[in-house]
Amino acid sequence: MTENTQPPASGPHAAPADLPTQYTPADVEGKLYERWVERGYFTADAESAKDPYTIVIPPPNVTGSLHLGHAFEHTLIDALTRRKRMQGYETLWQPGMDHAGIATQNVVERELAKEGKSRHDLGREAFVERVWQWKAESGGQISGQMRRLGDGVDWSRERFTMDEGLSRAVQTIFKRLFDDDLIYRAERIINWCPRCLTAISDIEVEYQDDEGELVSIRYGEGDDSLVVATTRAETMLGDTAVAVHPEDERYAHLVGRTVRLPLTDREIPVVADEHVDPGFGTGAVKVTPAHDPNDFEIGRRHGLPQLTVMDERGNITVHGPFQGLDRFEARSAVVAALRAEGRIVAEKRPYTHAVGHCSRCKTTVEPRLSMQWWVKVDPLARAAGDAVRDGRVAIHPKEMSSRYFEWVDNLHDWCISRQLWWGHRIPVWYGPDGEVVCVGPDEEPPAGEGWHQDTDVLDTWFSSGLWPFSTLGWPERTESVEKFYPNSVLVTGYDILFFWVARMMMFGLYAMDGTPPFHTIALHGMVRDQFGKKMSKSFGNAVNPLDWMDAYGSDAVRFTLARGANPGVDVPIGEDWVQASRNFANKVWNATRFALLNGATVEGPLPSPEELSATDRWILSRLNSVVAETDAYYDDYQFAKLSDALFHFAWDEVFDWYVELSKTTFAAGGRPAELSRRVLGEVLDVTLRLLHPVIPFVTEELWTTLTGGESVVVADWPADSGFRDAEAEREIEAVQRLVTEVRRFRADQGLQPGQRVPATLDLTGTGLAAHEEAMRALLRLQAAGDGFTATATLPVGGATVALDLSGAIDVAAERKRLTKDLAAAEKELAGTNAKLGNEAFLAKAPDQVVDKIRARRATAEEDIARITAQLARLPQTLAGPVGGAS
RNA sequence: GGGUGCAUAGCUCAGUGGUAGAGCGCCGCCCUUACAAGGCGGAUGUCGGCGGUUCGAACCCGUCUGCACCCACCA
Repeated sequence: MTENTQPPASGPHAAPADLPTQYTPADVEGKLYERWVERGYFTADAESAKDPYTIVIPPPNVTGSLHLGHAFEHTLIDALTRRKRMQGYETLWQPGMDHAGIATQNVVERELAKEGKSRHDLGREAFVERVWQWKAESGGQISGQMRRLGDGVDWSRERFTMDEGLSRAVQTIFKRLFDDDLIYRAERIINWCPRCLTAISDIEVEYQDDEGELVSIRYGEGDDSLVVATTRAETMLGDTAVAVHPEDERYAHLVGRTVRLPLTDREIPVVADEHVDPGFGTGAVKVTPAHDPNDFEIGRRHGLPQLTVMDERGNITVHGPFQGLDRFEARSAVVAALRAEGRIVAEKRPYTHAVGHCSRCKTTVEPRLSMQWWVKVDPLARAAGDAVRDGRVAIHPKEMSSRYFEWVDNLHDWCISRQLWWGHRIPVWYGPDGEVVCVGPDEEPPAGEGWHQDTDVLDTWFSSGLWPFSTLGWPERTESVEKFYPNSVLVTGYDILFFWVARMMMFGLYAMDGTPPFHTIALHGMVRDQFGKKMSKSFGNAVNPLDWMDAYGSDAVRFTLARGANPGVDVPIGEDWVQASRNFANKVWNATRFALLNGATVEGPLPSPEELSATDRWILSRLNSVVAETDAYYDDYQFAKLSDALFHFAWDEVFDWYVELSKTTFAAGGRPAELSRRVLGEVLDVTLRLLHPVIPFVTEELWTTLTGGESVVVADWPADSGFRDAEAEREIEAVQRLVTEVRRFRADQGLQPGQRVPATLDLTGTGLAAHEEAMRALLRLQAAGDGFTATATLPVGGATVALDLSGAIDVAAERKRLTKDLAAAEKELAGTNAKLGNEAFLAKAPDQVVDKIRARRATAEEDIARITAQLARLPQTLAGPVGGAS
């Protein structure tokens, strides 16, 4: 007998008895992963004749480590690619990382700050060198986590968005866009982060409701005054006009004249502009062209001066009492000064309004007039929208398409320059006489006195937008580009639909002659805690996936994540659920252990159905159904459904019913046992292969042991043989119903599960005679007795199976239960009768439905007859209870 | 301000017109020789409220309430 103390099995064809009774993930995971990598299973060959299947990793930030959300995403991608690999595709699961410009720079700057230094102390070159150093130190963390998770990526192709090849891609696309007039430089209002000291794009701004103070200020004097309202009083220092609506009669007399701007000696014009809503507030708006995007536009329309009153850190620069104050200090100071002058007409506090914050550091964004580089997105975004509209790219789940369209159809030009040091430097050189030259990747930058390169770098998403092809070697026409572009599917979270997905669409279509970067966008949700709350470090509910992998194994973590993955929907996950998955992995382990102990085999051809028992035919029929079902779910990215289907098939049908029913066969030996051993081997072989993409480790360990095969990683994906046996399925369902019914009866009677009960089992006419031995074993029935007979009507040939459980009857309990069942059956009969008596129903309901109702009525009638008969017999069998009944 | 989605068992969620489901949790009995990380049995829901369509509604329509998320230049 095997004891828990046995060492774990290793390698193919381990003696079955060597398998310990519990699965220990740590014993196999690392070993197996290294074996897979060494054997090159994950290496994608661009010269292969096989059809390609490609998924690129959504590149994690090089600064970070993987959180549960990554583990989730990787599980899905890994499952998809593992299945395709088994299906015979040349599969590329492309790994890599993103340089994450602003995020990484911030991290390294924080490191420097600990040493009391700023990046300026190092200078640009040394700072960038320092970031590379940081990357070298922390980048390995992510790949380590990916290995633990089992990600079947092609490590030989690992890329980083700052790699030389990828820099060439960036320069190439920049040059093309520049030459096509799709990149331009312009001075505009941009979102400026006064802490990061860089421009950020619209989507890097997060709006939150902040409490502010809305003050109303009187500009001008007497009859010629008007009142404007603002939450940013300090910007009034930069006002260069007041705007009113052209048809607003209240202010008609002022348009074209000027009013004096309080706290200054400036007179500013009153202009009429359609943008102003006369119904809002006083209908008069202060105009600060250099510090507000709307005002900027108004200023442009009216030729107003743009007066910048703040520096890059948000400090007031205009001479006077406010000079040097930061914007928030200035705000109070300005209000105080205005109040002193009697200019404050009204205050509303608190006043809640949406305020933009830097998505990286949460600092309040300051709109700022600034010279930046822009991508003219109009033609690109239209193409990106059309590719989805005309079906060349499918978004899954399709409800998410509306979000995508909402964005690509209303896109503003994209500000791509960042005042950072870490990133792809803008490949533009400026000459001494104002020349502007965009330098392509193979071109020499202009040399000579007075030439210098633009100091800005590109938005991170500029390079990650090229990821589906830059990783393959583009702009060279490499074999990999030919083979693996377009990618097959993009698997990513809905949260970066705009940041990343839309950019890849725009760049892919533009760079690759109208070929979209992927055929399908499969969007998943966000991982949440067990109560559906967002995971965050500050809230304290964030989980390090490594902790759970250590405790329960990678398979358990993966299975839990896959099981929660309904398309586009957030995934709650708790430790309890990981335990449940661990239990499942252990169950798979033990079921295989049972099979090996009983000589299950995959040798030789599968016996033909004519030779097989109904039990064997049933499980093979079910197996093939599940293969088909799994395929359908995979093709629809229904990870939760496929995991659940496999879970229930494996545990309930194979590991419980089939294994239990087989025990009798194995015990009896002979030809039937031989056949069943082959069937059990087949069922486990296929089930392990079906499970492998989701739980790769335990399935590999077991499959190689069971089959002696090289590796399930490169085994064939199961195919539906088409074998179905409805008759056998009905027969086994009947057995299950009977067994369940009698078990329930036993439990109700207080009989202990292990207690052998004298009983007769009359299966005459049921067609279930072949299962008598198995049922006796499952039901712990002994030789015949006499006395009370409990019966259950089976849907097989309408015959009755009679069970004799003499001496084991608690009459009161049984009467109570039978009475309850009778009431239920009578209710069912009444319900079905009502329905079948309803002419409208009969006229309109489909035949299938009517037949179903008829069948239900028939069953109810049979139940009533049976229960009535049982109740009638009950009082005569007043034998005392035996075994635990009270 | 606009948009989208969600409200189903104690918790987290499946279920797109025909007898209400899963996992976890809960109750009871069992170490039945693959597995106690297990086995068997059981309880639990006016499917958010109100109307409507339909022979029939968790599901379709309207409406109300409560959440969530996304987008947005009303000072």
